[in-house]
Amino acid sequence: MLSQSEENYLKEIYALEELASKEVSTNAIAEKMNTKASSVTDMIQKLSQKGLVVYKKYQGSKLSKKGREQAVAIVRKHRLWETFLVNKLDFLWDEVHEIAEQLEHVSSETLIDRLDAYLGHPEFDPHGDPIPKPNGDVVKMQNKCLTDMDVNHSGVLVEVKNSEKAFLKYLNKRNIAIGDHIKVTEIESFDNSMKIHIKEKELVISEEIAKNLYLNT
Amino acid sequence: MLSQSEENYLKEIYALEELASKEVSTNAIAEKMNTKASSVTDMIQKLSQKGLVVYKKYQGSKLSKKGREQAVAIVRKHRLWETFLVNKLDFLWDEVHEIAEQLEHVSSETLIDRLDAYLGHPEFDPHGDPIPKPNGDVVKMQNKCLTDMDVNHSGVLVEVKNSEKAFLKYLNKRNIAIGDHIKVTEIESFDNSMKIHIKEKELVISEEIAKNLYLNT
DNA sequence: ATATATTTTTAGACAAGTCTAAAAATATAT
DNA sequence: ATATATTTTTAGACTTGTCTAAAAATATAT
Ligand SMILES: [Mn+2]
Ligand SMILES: [Mn+2]
Ligand SMILES: [Mn+2]
Ligand SMILES: [Mn+2]
Repeated sequence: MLSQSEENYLKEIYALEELASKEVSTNAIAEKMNTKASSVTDMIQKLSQKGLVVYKKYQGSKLSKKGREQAVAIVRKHRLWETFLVNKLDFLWDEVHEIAEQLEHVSSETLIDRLDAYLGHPEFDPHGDPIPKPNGDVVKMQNKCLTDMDVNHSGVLVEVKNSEKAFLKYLNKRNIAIGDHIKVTEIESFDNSMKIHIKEKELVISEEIAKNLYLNT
Repeated sequence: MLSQSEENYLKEIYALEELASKEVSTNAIAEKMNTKASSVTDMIQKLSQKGLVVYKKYQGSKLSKKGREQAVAIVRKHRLWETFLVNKLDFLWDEVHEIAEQLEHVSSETLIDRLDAYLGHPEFDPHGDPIPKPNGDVVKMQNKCLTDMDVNHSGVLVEVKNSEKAFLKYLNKRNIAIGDHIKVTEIESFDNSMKIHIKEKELVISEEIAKNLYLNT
């Protein structure tokens, strides 16, 4: 039985590993979890003790097989609950993260399997992230980041790498949503901002925004 | 913001008050919560400090207005989640208590209001217990306990006062369920066991069982 | 190669929630 | 009314998860 805190650590380490695919630094974890590095060291040592994390002093940490399994299970729960909130309870995609942050810790295999069935075994959550299968398989997304695209190339927005409320609200305001067809029409080399064609309109977005948008091209 | 533990204490004190309608003893709380009396004293003092419980040393505790409001809100969440699990996810009534015990601590007003609407504003949970309204109103049940009924009297089973798995499983096995029409056909004065007519059959139940069954007569 | 800056770990403290053992208050029985 | 039993509280300890401040290791720059 893992504590809520342990679960949150595993989940964030998993997320960081997905990004960088190498050992994650103590500071990186601390930043993600809004704690101090010293707290992270304490927790990492405990998780290492429990065989969930592979840790060598000063060398960063990575999940063990067991730790990764646990992490994926939590991610599965998180994304299924988000899907439930949006598909069944009519929440907007920018309103569900914090609630799912709590729901993901409810422990009951049966519950999550039933929820999965009730939702019709969805493949992606409201932010376009793949929902892990019960056996731990996760569809490997290899979508193209908007910043890596050239002028006149286009694709469908399938994934949003930032689930912060402020960011999602920005997208809502600009009327940018998962499923939209986006075409790059201009790139400003000075600040890497870009002009895109979306829903019959032209929009200018900063590099900071583009970094978080992934397209299926 | 209340901790999970504080919420559980408030809820159990509320339940005990409903039964006895007077101050609840430290030992009674300890028994219900599966803790030691000393732990209860510690927590009671904290809750009293926070103005949620009215406490005088050695004289037992009762909920303050504020404490009762909190308790009812938690009960509302518990019973709505139980209803969701049974009505939407096809759980049996004896499988939902432990899961609701966790879900009740998820904090989001919006979530619970949406869930309520999604379920069609149910009045009773799967065990026949009334679901408190958002404003804190709770339908006062005054059903008759089976042990208070005379031979040849009958009614509809509307409430079950014990949510332990073992007890509910017993009822499942005997095919006794909320909504069943029950008639007392014989009372054995020696041990207060009774013979009842239910679903075209005769059944003998002990006083211990009868104590937990409430009928609308 | 050395000095400086950055990252990470350790040491020591604290709050929450629990426990055991002992003391204090209250209830019960003779 | 006193002795005995029961209930409740206190004292002190332990675990979990966090923090600050200081020490140790590693990285970077000259
Ligand atoms: Mn979480
Ligand atoms: Mn998501
Ligand atoms: Mn609970
Ligand atoms: Mn119930």
